[in-house]
Formats: sequence, structure tokens, C-alpha cells
Amino acid sequence: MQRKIRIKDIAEMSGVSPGTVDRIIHNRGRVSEEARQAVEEVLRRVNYKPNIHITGLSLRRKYEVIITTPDLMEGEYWDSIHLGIRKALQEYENIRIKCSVYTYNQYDIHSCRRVYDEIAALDTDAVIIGTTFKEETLRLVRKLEEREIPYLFVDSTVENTSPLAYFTSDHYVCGYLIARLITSITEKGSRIGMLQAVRIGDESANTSILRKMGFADYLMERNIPNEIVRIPFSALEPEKYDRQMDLYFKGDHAIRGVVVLNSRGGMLADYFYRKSIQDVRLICVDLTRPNVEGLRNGVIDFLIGQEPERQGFLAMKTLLEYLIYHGSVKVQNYVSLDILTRDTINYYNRFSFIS
Amino acid sequence: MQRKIRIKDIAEMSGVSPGTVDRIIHNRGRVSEEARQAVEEVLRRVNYKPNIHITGLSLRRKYEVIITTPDLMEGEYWDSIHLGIRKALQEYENIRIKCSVYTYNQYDIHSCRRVYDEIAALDTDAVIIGTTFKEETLRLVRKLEEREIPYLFVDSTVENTSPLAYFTSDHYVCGYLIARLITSITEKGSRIGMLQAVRIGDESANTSILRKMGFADYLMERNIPNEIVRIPFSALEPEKYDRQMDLYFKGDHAIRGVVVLNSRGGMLADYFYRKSIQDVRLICVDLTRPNVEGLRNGVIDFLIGQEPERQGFLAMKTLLEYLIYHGSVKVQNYVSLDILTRDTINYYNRFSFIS
DNA sequence: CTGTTAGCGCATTCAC
DNA sequence: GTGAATGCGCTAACAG
Repeated sequence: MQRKIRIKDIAEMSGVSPGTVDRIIHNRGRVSEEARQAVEEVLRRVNYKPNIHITGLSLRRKYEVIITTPDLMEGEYWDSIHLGIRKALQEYENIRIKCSVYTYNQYDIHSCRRVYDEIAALDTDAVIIGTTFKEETLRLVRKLEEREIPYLFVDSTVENTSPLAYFTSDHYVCGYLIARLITSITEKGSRIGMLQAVRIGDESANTSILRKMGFADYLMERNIPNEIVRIPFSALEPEKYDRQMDLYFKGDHAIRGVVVLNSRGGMLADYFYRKSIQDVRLICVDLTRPNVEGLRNGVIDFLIGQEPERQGFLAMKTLLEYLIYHGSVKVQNYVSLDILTRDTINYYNRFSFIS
Repeated sequence: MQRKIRIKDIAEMSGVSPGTVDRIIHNRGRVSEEARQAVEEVLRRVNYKPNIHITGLSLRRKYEVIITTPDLMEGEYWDSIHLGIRKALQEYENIRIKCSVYTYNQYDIHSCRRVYDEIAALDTDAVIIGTTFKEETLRLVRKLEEREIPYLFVDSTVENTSPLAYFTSDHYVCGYLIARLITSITEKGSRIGMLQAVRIGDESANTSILRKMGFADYLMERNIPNEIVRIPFSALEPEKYDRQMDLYFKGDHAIRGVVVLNSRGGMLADYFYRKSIQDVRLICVDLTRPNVEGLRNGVIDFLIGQEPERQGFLAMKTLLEYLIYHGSVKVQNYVSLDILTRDTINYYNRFSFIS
């Protein structure tokens, strides 16, 4: 473990002053060709990494970042993303950064557009977007691109955009995985239910579509003959839920497993719990409160987590480094898909370690 | 998001000078009762957290820490723990800390004792111990306790010791989980094999014992009638491996699932792969290279990870904070148990985000 | 006992 | 194009 290389060291090694090294590293111009050559030669030899905490300390500049996601419910998906963002800010507390949060109702496209329009009119150094409505997102990023404001996506990405980076799980693989799991914990050839949210005029739900594709491909690739029963439910009319489910699970239904490829599985878990339905395996996505409860109750067999905290953390960390050092950034970033059972859920606290 | 509270702010708020605040926070004495009251009142109101990077900067003190674990193989369990430790040091690079690493042969108790004796004679601020041999560990920590040198455990803890903190997965739950998984992916009542390492004179392997307990308890609690077949293998004589396994898996063996509660499952996976045995479900522990390969090949169905990087990271982070601020420390710290499949293994990179 | 102030390290930046 | 000055928040030495 040798001592860390400082700018001063590089300056000495290449026979110039620290100021010159700084200007070369940051392309601030006003250096002689001679000096540039000498310094670049040294830079190639040593692995210089600036101390970001000190950079923050000596940086006069203040940054402003806008974050926009659907409204938060405490402890749930989007809140976890914000938590990750806050953790990143905490970790880089020496960097002066001002964050403004704009949320909207994820079930109301007008609310989204209103907020996005507001954002598009603001002056900011960057925007972190928790993607939901595809078309609205496109509209927003076009305006940002015009003004050369960098933006990042969390949760999912959108085609035909050029984000600085995006942080998501691989939704296709998520579906693929769920197919593997449900078929391996149900008897061969069992009937499998798939819950489908009935929505109104929402073209997005891109994540669910990808998951469905992965799910279908797994079954197809393996010639798995299980019958897949699509079970529609209306997220907007919870009072009808029981009646809708009764259609499928009352009496001798022969469904041995159900998958819910969106985050709304908790209601079904609750239904199973109340009706004491125990012979149906259930797999859901995201650590919403009802989902976690279902997992703890033993109604949900596997819950798939997609590290929202880490998505937020990485997005903000990446952004900070970009704002400060303008380095090149890896655009596509997948977080992991975590398979949770009632045994492991209690230990799943991704962020206990950042504070 | 309001501005962070600084010592200076607290000083102003309580009408004293920063020096006084510092003296009160660090219990350096020489303060009037009056001043103490005023400052403590303010401290109660605001949530002051010092900026550790700056503390590191202004701290003159250098720390020395010893880390001892079994020998490392690149990319494997213990190496990952060291990786986590290095990440923590990187993250707190402003703190002047010197780490010395002492490793020993984990299959040779004499090698362990030799190294521990060496450590016990050294002057150091703290020791991080990757536990293996129980008795040797006890011997070491007794000497450390005499000299009031704090120590931390990673991987597992040892009874009748007083570590500053320990970072492990819950090995009992790990076994419990594995029992749940294997019984849910094999047909009811299937014969289940359990690989047992035959060791010589090693009383430890505490982790395996705990896992076995969890495993057995799961089956017992549920009155699961599966027959468990203990399959011995000698880790020290790999050339005999095939013959040993042939006894159980050649011809019509009727074993439908196997669990390996230590990290040596990769050899069996390799055996299955070579012999094209595909009708046996396999669950293993730890991301060793052979295990990961077995998972990717589809021979291993589930691989359980126990976040070694995070264990190391947290241990070092906790230690640094303790050394600097002497705050109270949470002793028992469980990391999560990660369930991996061939779908998710490619996204499982716990530390992509720390650098 | 208290307030003041000089470091601390190092990336940045300003006066020359 | 240079090199010295600056700043961050905390610690600790020192003068009162």
C-alpha cells in the first residue's frame, strides 16, 4: 500500500507547478506543449485519482440538481430511490450541491406533464428522472437536450434518449427468473396464473412488458407446457378485488402458482391470507409494505427486489463525479435482482452500511 | 435539505466558542458547568454529525490496524473480505491508517497459531480477525483483551469473547433457508444428499455446524419426511473424489437433491457436469470460482452468497469510526444472505458502486 | 476555564 | 505559465 499520488507529486515528477498539472488534467488550457507532454507522460505512468472530498472542499462552485419521480410512500420503492440519493449526498458532503425534488401522481399523466413542464423551464446542472410515462419523459428530455442539460434515469430507461447514464435492473431477466422460479417450485405442468393490471390510457408500464417477455421466453425456450392463466384486476377499484379473484381461486381452481410482474402483488397476498389459500405458490416484485408482509406471512414464496436504494445512490454518485470531473461515464448500469424469502428478508437492508 | 450543522454553528447557538464545543463533545474537560449545559442543550436540539473526512484531515494521529485471515485466493471468499476492507480505506482516505495483513493456512492449525502469536506480540490499535480455528481465536483474543486492544470478527463470531463488533451472515438461517429451497424444488419426499467434509482434528467449522442445525430444524419443524443421506468427502484427497461420489450417484441413486453447507460444492458441481447428471438439484454456499461456474453451467440451482465484501467494508468502517470518535458500536451485525441463480449471478457485483 | 488561531492535506485559483 | 495563497471544518495548542 504505497502512498497516494498527489498533484504535487506529479508536478515534481514532471518538473512543472501544481497549477499547470491541474490545468492539464482539467483541460483548462494555457499550458505550453512542452509542459503538457511532460505531465501526460507522468500521468500515463502513475495512476492518479484525485481525492474527491478535497476537491469538494476546494471547489468554489455550487451545483444544482433536480430530481423527479412519482410521489413517495414512506419505505416503498420510490422512497428507497430517494434514500439512496440522500446517502450519496451525505457521503460526499463536502460537495456543495442543492437538490430540488419534484414529484407527481404516477397515475395521473397530467400531473406528470405539469411537473415536467415546470422542470423544463428551470435552470439546473442536471436532472435525475425516475421514469414512468414514456411519452412525457421523451418530451422532457428533448427540452433538456436542447439546453444541453444532462439527465439520468433510474428504475428504467426509455428508447431514443441519450441519458448520461441509467440505473435499472434487467427487467427482461427479472421475468425470465420468475418463470424459472415458479416452474421449479410448482409441480410440472401446473397451471400458472399471471396477474395483469388493467390500466386506462397508460402506454408505459414498460417494465412489466419487458418482464412479461422474459417470462414468456423462458417457457418457450424450454417447451414448458404449463398453462398460463391471465388474471385481470383493476388497481383503481380495490373494492372489486375479492370478487375478481374469487373467479379464479374459489373452489377447485387448479392454479398452483401465481406471478405478479408489477409491484402490486401485495393485494393478492392479502387475499390469499384472508382466504387461507395455501396451496398456491406466489412470486412478486418489489419490497412494498404489503409484499413484505405477504412474504413474512408465508403467502409469498419469493419476492424479487431491485435495489432501489442502490439505483438512487449510484445515479447521484455518478452524477457528482461527472459534474466535478467531466470524465466519461458508463451509460448502462444494471443493479442486481435480489431473490428474497421470508428467511432472508430480515437481513435485507442494503443501506445499513452507508450510515 | 438545510445546511449541515458545524461546530461553529453550535458555538454560536450556545454563545460559547468553537473550542469549548469541541472540548465538550470530546470530553476533554476544562469547561464550566454553565457552558456544558448550554452546549448540551443545543446538541440535543440539533443533530450534529462531524464531517469525518475533515476530522481525518485535521487529526494528527496515525492508526495502525492488523488484519488476519486465512490465505487468500484471488476473487474468492477471503479475498472479497479484504476487498471490502480496502474499499473502506479508500473511502476514508483522509484518515491516516496503516494496515498490516497476516494470513495463515486455514488447513493448518499450527500455521494459525504461529501467526496469532506473532500478532499478539505486536503493538497495534485494533485487530480484525477472520475467524476460523475457535480455540486459537480464543487464545489470541485473551491476550488482546489483557492489553485492551479492540478486535472485530468477520465471517463468524466465537462464544465467550467480547469483540467490538462482528459481521457475519446468520449461518443458522442459512441452513434453514437451504432446507426450504431444496425441499421446494424437489419432489415431496425426495431423498436429499448432504455433502460432509471429512476433516482431521479441526473442531471449528463452526459455520457448518450452525448451518446444519438450521437445516435439520427446518425439516423437523415441518415434519418433512425426506431422507437425508450424508455423503462424506475428503477435501484433502481430491483424486478420490470421483470414486467417492460414484458410490452415491452412479446408476439409480434416487437422490433428487444435494446441499453443500460449506463452500466446497464446486467439486460436486464439476462432477455432475462431467457425468452429465442433470436430475439432481444442487444448492451450494459462497461465490467461489467453481461454485459460480457450476451455477452458470446450470448444475447448481441456487448459490447462497454472504456478502463478504460488505462484511469487510463494514468491519473497517466501524473500526475507523470507533477509533476516531469512540462512539458506541453495535456489536452484532448480520449481512444479508443472497440467493443467486444463473440468471442473477451476472448482476451480482456488490461493490461496483464503491469505485 | 475560555476564546483565538494555526495547522491539517491537497485541489483549485489568483495575482503576477 | 507559475507558484503562492485559499478554502473547507475540525483539532489542538496557546494565550489570556
